[in-house]
Amino acid sequence: MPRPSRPLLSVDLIVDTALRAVDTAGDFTMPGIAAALKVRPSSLYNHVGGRGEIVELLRERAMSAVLVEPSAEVEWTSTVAAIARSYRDAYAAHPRLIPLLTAHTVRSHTAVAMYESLAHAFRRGGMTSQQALDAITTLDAFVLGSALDLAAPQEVWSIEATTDRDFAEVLAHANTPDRADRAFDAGLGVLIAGWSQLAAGS
Amino acid sequence: MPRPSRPLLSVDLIVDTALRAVDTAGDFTMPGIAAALKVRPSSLYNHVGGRGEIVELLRERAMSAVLVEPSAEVEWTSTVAAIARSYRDAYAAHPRLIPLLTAHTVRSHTAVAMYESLAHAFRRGGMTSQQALDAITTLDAFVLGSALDLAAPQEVWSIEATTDRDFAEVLAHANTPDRADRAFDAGLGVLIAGWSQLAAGS
DNA sequence: ACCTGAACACCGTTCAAGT
DNA sequence: ACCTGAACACCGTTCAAGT
Repeated sequence: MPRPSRPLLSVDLIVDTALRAVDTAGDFTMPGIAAALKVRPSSLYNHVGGRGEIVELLRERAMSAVLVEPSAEVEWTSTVAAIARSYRDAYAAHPRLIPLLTAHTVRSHTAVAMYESLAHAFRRGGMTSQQALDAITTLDAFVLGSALDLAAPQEVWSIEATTDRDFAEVLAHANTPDRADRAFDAGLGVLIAGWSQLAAGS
Repeated sequence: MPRPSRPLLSVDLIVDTALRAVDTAGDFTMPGIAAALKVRPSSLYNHVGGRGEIVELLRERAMSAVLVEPSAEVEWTSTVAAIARSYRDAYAAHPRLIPLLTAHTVRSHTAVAMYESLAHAFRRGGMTSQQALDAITTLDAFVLGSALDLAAPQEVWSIEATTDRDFAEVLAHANTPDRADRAFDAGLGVLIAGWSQLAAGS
């Protein structure tokens, strides 16, 4: 049955299906998407350029959840914190997607808007433009690294792995379900404290 | 010519070849390694369990370059900074390897030694064991995220991408060759300043 | 113990053929 | 415009056969 009166596929449908596969299985394949949509693999190429394009669409899909409010009213550190959390939550919603995205850099409209907003906040805090660039880069690395942590298996560290007393005591805190969330909040707090100090002292 | 008197292959040889392929092409394949070693793909399976095992061996190879000196003499912040730089440099030596490693977590001997050393340093600085865990997790995320930045293409940001004046000014600093290095040093400095404050205030 | 050769299931992608 | 079916080059892996 070639060419039905109403199209069976759409870009959104394909991306939906790919994202569902990534969330449940950690990866997606063209035949897999086709099967889920009851279609032949070659049909997909009428709507997307190929596997790489689907990955980019998945990246945009994830990034589109980032909220970038240009609230100039509040303290600049609050703006930075809010963006960082939203950015991180967008990734956290699809942890298994992240390893697929690490080959390329972010380039979406949302990403640009986010960086602009961060630039404003850091400049408002008194940073030089060089310092603001470094801060944005650091925040980006921290968020991406933290998100990758979410994709890691549950029990990251077993206490038996070490004979070191200090480290064993540290590890006692490591296997709680909110480990990654706690660590992210703590790390963000440290960064913002450091940036405040930097901005104030320059 | 089956079974030569002296083996043609070894685990080290296979890992060497895989790493060279990753460094030059960004990825490796079993047939590719086999061809480079003038051997049939199936021969590789006499020495390694499969592709996944080679990835793990590559991870160990990269991590083994991390220097973890247990210098209890110097300031704890110096210890942390030294480990972080060494950890990051180990990744930076093979930037294209990093995307291949992000699917799993670190689990090598060197990694454990490194985490132990960090645990000591943070505890020595006066952190609680919970704070030390959070600090280690943050450092890990920051280093991994920064390393991924190295794998990104050269011109990450073009100024034409934005109409925002603040962001454009910030981007003016973005396309220097040492961008990633500068940003890493700056970020590490901010983290250590924040941790010092945290440790002192508790 | 270690390499070969044939085989398998799977992948991404192309393209002529159909309506 | 959009789906099918056949085809291609490629991948990772297994395994009996050889020495």
